[in-house]
Amino acid sequence: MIDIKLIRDDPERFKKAAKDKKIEVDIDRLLQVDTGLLTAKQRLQEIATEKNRVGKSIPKLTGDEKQQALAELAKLKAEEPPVDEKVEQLQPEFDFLMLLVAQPADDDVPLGKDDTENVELRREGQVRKFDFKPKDHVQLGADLGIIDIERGVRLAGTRNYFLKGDGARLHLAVLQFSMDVMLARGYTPMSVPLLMKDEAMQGTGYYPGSEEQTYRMETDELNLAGTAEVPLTAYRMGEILNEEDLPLKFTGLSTCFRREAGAAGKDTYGLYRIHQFDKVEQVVICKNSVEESNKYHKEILSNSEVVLRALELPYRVVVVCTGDLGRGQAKKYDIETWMPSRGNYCETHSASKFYDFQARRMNLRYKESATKKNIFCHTLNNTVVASPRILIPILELYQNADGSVTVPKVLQPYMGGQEVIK
RNA sequence: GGAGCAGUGGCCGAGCGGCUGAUGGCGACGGUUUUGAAAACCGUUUUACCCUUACGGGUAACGGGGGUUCGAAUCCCUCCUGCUCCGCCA
Repeated sequence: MIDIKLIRDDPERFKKAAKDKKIEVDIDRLLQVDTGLLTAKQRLQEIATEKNRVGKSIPKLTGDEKQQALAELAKLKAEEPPVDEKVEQLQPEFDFLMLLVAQPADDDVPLGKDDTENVELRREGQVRKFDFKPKDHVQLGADLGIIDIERGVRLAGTRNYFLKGDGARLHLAVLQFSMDVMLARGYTPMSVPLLMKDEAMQGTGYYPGSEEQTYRMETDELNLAGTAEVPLTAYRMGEILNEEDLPLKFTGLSTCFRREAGAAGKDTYGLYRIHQFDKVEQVVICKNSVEESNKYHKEILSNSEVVLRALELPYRVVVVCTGDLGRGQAKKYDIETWMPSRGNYCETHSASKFYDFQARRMNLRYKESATKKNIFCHTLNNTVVASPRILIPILELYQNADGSVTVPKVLQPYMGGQEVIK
């Protein structure tokens, strides 16, 4: 959410932000509603002031004076309904429009229409050249008996799968390893609820907008989170934190559920785009300062790079262009890891910086020691690792000519010292 | 799932129709005193929005929403949350 005062002061900035991000929002209408609402509320306030003044005198009055005061009160009361009605009509529209206003992208974010115009920052690691014909992860998974997509689909529908044996172990190993990396870096591990109320979805910015991507438990009015970002960021929703307690750094492992509506026919092959996966996520909640936000944006990006380097996977970092940014994101780095079967670097991580966009939506503040004022926090998040997507590059890049797969060195301790899957 | 009880400021806890944004205690902060600290004493201590250059003023909020009333923390309805007992089950 954006401070309405900023929108009043510079509407053009927010029209441009929406246009750059390809987001629909009627700023003119918002300001119109805002003015109407303000006028009505001021009138209501004047009436209330009068009512309070007259009402307070009632117990002291008797006879005619009292009757007169009561009559005056009745008159004031009669003025309220039309104004009230206006507020009741405009307030919901105002609230809804406010949820649609986009956070302007940072000035250094490249202008672009979609993910094809994201800008590569740098490449890390060497892309492996094979001296034999490599298999893709689906083939490897089937041949080694560690991935069973066929039965996953049979039992749960398209985009579902089973991992079994060493496949399941490798999956757990990479998650556990990533969690341990984050622990070593001072992040607090969290196990989180995944059925979230609408408020949490709205607070993090997923609602309104991503309802179609979300599995919803209609009987209970709860939503299956698509990422632990939701519970981790909303953890202290509505609270006023102590400045000394910031930054809050969380890491959480959770299953992630995504409907992938509108992606029909896209990335249907293999384990790339699936309805359910597990992910270690990182969230930082820090003070309201651009410098702090930028500092932690770099930090969460580098945390994930530590994981990828440890896994010895080649990747590149891209700056996401305006057209591919979400409503609340001021800037986003994606990490794309090399996937031989796709012949490309593909998104495995996404590091987002929100400033106070999410904090405003969920009323998450801290008390600034110096001024005693309550100030909205800044929030950021990034993937630490998402599996089984990360198993695609791991399996494909670590495969051997004989069809076996070497276990990455850092994961071997998590698999009881096992060095190879065969 | 059934029955009962309860939700007040950072915390504890009064109030049960107007003089209560709310007594008191604790905590926190500032001051006096002290070589320093403690203690004691004095003072301050919610939030949102609106008006105002400022000083300041106004409105709203006692779990959420609605109602009764000239007026509600206080009465009524409803929802939510917590606790206790019973049932059921990991």
